[in-house]
Amino acid sequence: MLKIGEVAKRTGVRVDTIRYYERAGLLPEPARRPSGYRTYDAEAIRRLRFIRRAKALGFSLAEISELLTISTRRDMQAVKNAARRKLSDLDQRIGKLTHIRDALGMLIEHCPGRGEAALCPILAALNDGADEGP
Amino acid sequence: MLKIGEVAKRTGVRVDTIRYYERAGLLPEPARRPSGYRTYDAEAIRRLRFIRRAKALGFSLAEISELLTISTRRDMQAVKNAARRKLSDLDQRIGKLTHIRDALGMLIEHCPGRGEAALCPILAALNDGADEGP
DNA sequence: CTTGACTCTGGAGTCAACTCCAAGGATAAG
DNA sequence: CTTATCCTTGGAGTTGACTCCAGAGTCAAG
Repeated sequence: MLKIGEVAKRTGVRVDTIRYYERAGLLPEPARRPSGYRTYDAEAIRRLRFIRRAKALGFSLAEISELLTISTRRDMQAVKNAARRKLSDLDQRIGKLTHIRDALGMLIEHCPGRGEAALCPILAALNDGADEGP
Repeated sequence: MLKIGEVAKRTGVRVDTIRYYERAGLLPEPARRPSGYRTYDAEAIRRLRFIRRAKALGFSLAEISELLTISTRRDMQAVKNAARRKLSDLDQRIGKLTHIRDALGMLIEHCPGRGEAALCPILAALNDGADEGP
């Protein structure tokens, strides 16, 4: 049985963050020593690593909470669906960023980087560019 | 000379947001009517549109503030450099998201979506996957 | 003149995901 | 035993970019 600091070291999740996850309902209330110190078992470590990896895959804490629930229900269909939703979410964000990136890249390519402000396509786009809305 | 609500309509920026930009230093203090109402001229409209477009290109308000300053200094080199920095910033974010996307895509591809939890590569990755750190 | 829509202010609330704090008690190493 | 390090709590602060509020004053149309 480990103290919170040791758990933090082993999982790479800070002490404060572990307590925060507990408050947020991502971790169950841990056992306590007579002194009040939290003690964690191997399952808690596993759960924290699960959270860390899911975060690395772009899931939010709310989504991770859901993932934890359905994974203990062993509902494979639901797990896969959640993953698919996240994938399309990622695709959308990437698409949007790429769109922006390309627009900006084009402007930079055509900017001489010196001389008259009027000749700078970057400023031109910002000042008179077309966009949606009024 | 326009009241703030009319400016909001013409620029697609909400009234509250316009006042917020003023507090944030992105817009100069506007002239006032005797009643205290803010009044805006064409320049203010231009500036708000500039802000909107820069936001659409992925600039933060802090960066936009900088852009506004250097663009009135007509320092083309600085404008281009800011744009370049933002481009590489965008490239990094896109690269990172794409990496995550591909990892998740791979897991989904190999997930049967039914049957034993042990056979689900998504859960496997979350429970035992390799990653950086402890 | 009345009514409804607009505007003013200062400040608080929102979101996510932490991060930090102070004051006090517990524990381990030497 | 002493000291250094750890742990506890409730709560507040952070970031960025808004968004909303109440209560009071202003304006335009009819």
